[in-house]
Amino acid sequence: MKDSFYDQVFEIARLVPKGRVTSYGAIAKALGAGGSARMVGYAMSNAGIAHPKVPAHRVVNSSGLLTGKFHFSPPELMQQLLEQEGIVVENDKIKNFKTVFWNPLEEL
DNA sequence: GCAGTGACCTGCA
DNA sequence: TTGCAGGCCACTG
Repeated sequence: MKDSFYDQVFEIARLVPKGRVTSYGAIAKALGAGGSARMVGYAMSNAGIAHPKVPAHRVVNSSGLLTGKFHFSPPELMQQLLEQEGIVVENDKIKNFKTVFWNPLEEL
């Protein structure tokens, strides 16, 4: 399962610097998937069993909303990790999302 | 091999 | 401006 689409998504997610976040659509475009952002989210479902572990908490939707926070255990862990990295989270969504947003296309 | 599912995004009313 | 619906691709049963 190393050359799978999952590994590609994990690779981008792991490239996200500390204190920064990215969106599913951005990763999808970085992989050339385009509008297949759903696949990115689906791949993240395996982030919990991925090794090394993937900072899925740095990946949010295009609105900066922590949509996948309920997939964490506990769900509040996602916000905790984001705040721990200096990211401001308000109402399960990133406050200065555009400020902490990290574009993989610019790094790649 | 077929069908369903999924942590989304974009467009239109 | 807000809300709803459709579409996209890959993996599992």
